[in-house]
Order: sequence, then structure tokens, then C-alpha cells
Amino acid sequence: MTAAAGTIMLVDDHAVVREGYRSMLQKQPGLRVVAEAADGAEAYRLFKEVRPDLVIMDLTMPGVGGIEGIRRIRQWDRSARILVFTMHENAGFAVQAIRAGARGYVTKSSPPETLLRAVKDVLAGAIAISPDIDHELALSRLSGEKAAADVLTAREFEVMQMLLAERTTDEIASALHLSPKTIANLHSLIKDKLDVASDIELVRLALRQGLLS
Amino acid sequence: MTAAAGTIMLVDDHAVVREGYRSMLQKQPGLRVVAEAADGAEAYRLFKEVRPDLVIMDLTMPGVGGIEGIRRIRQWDRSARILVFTMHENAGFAVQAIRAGARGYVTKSSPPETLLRAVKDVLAGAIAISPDIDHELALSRLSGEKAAADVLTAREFEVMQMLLAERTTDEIASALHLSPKTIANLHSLIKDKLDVASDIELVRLALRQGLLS
DNA sequence: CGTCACGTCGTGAAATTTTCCCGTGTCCCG
DNA sequence: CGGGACACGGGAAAATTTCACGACGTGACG
Repeated sequence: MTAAAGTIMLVDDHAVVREGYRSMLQKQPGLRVVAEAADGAEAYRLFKEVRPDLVIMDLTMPGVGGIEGIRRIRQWDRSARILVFTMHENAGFAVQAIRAGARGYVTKSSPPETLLRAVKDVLAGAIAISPDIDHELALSRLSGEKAAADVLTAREFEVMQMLLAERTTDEIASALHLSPKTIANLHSLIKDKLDVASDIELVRLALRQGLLS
Repeated sequence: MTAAAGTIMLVDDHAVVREGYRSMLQKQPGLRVVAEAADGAEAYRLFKEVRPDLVIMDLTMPGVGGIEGIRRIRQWDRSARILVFTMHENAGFAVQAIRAGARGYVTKSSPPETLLRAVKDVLAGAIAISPDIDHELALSRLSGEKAAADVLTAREFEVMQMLLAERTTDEIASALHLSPKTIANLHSLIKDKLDVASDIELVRLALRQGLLS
């Protein structure tokens, strides 16, 4: 469990970024990149094969994304150590990643030392959250912005997602076998619960919370 | 003008990504990374100092972004060769970058060879657009999606931006010294001109066209 | 077992917004 | 001197949003 050897798997859809990790990590004694994957599905498959001590994972990737990748790997191996390294500086993504089982979250805008530090910390069994995200998390509490996933019921959340997917009220109604009127009511209730006045604010809140492309 | 030596400046806010470029490019004979910058302002300052033969530029960066960076550099040196290398796969960004003076546009999801190929092409004086963006550009024509900047008048565009900035109809009205009624009419007209039915679609169109965060 | 809280679903009617159609004035261009 | 595009807003109909209310099922709890 605390076997902190240094084999690493990189997961990122951008080849240049993998090259960057690799170049940075190889300079560290004891660390060795033993596998690379470009999406969550490949990551899962490779993980089972090579059993790296640490996975460095991006979140937004075509096909199976990072969150789902984390979930799958952790389901197969509860002790897997996964460090998220992504450009997303919003707390929503971080919360999702940690809930899925990540042991660390570092943003790409952090200085290289922060990543290396986090790699070592997570290998040593610790949890590593980069300072800017700590700050974001604190802010998101202070700002009082409601987390959609928290304040909405399952039904409301479902409807919100369909709304955000550019479906009309009537389309959603028939897809869910509800009256269009009910959807309109839910639409209204959702905005109320999330403290937003317009659809535009709603979309942007969803964006901030990582609920959208 | 056709002096195709190989000095290169890298502009990207993520240190890892610069490390990746560098590692990839150093392997090529004749290419040499002579400068690095983390945003558009720094890029402009450094460009004047070191005069690299090629600039590889990211678009989304904190502070002065890539588009603005391209504009500044090209204003100072009309013959500057700038290659955009970004994660944005939407045609809107590409159009803006090219208009600002970029000589090439490659997405980060392209295989490494595509970037190297583009680097050589642009150094040789050619224009390089990666295939996926070509495809996107073609699609955006075919899909018939209106480019907001094209079909809207200046006033309409201005109002749209304020709408997207989460300001209410009344706020905009008083900010612009117009009647709320006029804003409402414009709001309606904008959606009409862009062929979108709801505000949600409007925001997503703006997103696709790079008009938003 | 009651009942209390809650989520879900629907209705109807009022309030508000959106949309549509209209007119005005201004500017530019042939 | 006409068009024609644009900016600006009024009025009225149409659609939507909001609000208040009721009904139903379900799970928690004394």
C-alpha cells in the first residue's frame, strides 16, 4: 500500500503535453514513465496491464473523460493513486475528481515544482491539492454560489442538463413523459434554487461548475 | 523574408506544455528554442528583443491573450511568422487568429508530426492549417451557422456582448442610455439573425465562436 | 400506525417578457 | 431626389414565467 516506487502512467490527449510531463519527470531520480494513454478507456485498460504506482490524469479528453477514467480505475483497484493535472481551475471539477477517487489535483498553470511536489506527495500516500484550487474551493464557499449537484433533486438536475443541451421545453416534456407545463415549472424552480435570474446566467454557472463542454 | 533559419519563441502559460514543445523541437536539426513567454504582453516584449524566426503561440492565456499578442507583434513587424498551437478546435478562434496575422493554426490534439510539419511550412513561408480545423471551417460553412461578428451590426453585437456578460435588460438600457424596450427588441432581433431559439443556444453559439471565456 | 416533511406532478390565473408589426429619424449611396 | 440599411422605440397580441394551490407517494420517526 505504501510501496512508493516510482512507476508512472501519463494520461492526456495532447501528445505535446505528455512529452512535457515525460521530459520533466525523467529528470527526477526514482521516477519512471512506464505507460501513456490518450483517454479514460485506454487508461483503464493499460492500468490493469502495467499497474503503475501513480497515474497522472487530464480531465477533458475526447471519448471517455478523466472523471470516468478515475472511477473505472478506482473501481478495479481501490488503492490506485491518481493525480489530476488539468487546465481547469474551477472548484467544480476538483470536487468531482476527488469524489471519483483522485488523490490530488494540480492545475497546469502551476509552476513545475508544484507538480513534482504533488507527484511525490501522492506517491507517499498523501493528498495533494494545489494552492490555487484550495483558494477556489474557499472562494466557492464564500461566494455562496450553489452547487447544482447539491441543491437540485435528481429530477431537477436531469431537466437542467437537458435544458443545457439545447432541447426545447416540449422536447424534454415528451422525452420524460411529463407535461410541458411541468418542465416550465421545473425550469423556473431550477433558476430559483440556483439563484440565477436568466438562462444566460444559468449556462455560465453550469460552465463554471464543469457541467458543460 | 524567406530567411528560414530556425530560432523559435514559445508562448504558452503552462510550463509543462512549453517543456513539451521544447523537448519535441530540440530533436529536430536546425531548430532552436531561444525564448519563452507566458502571455501576450511578455511575448511582444521578448519578440522585439530576440527577433525569433518563428513564434509558436497559444491562444488562451491569463492577461494579454494570444490574439492580442499576435496583433501587437504583427503591428511591430509585418513579416513576423506566427504559428498558433492551441487546444481550441473551433473555427471561430482560427478565423480570429488568422485575421490577426497568424500564418498557421494547429490544434494540440494533432499528432506531433503535424506540428513539426507546420513549423517547417511556416518557416518556409507557407500557410499551415491543420486538417481538423480545415474540416471545422468547412463544416461551419456547411452547417450554415451565422458568424455573429458578420451578420450583426455594431450595435447589435455590443448588446449581445452585454447580454452574454450577464447584465439584465434594464442595466444595459441605462448603460447605453436607451429604452429597455429597445434592448428587448434588439435581444429578440439578435436571436432572430443568428437563428437561435433560446438564450441557451445563444450562449453556446457564442462559446463555439470564441466570444466567451 | 399516523403524520410530517419532501419530492414530484399538475392546474389555473396573473404578471411579465417576447415577439411582431408599425412609425420615426438619420445617414449614405447611386 | 428616392431607395435602403440602421437605430430607436411604441402598441398589442402571444408566449412564457411566476406564483399559489392541491394531490399523490414515500420514507423517517415517535
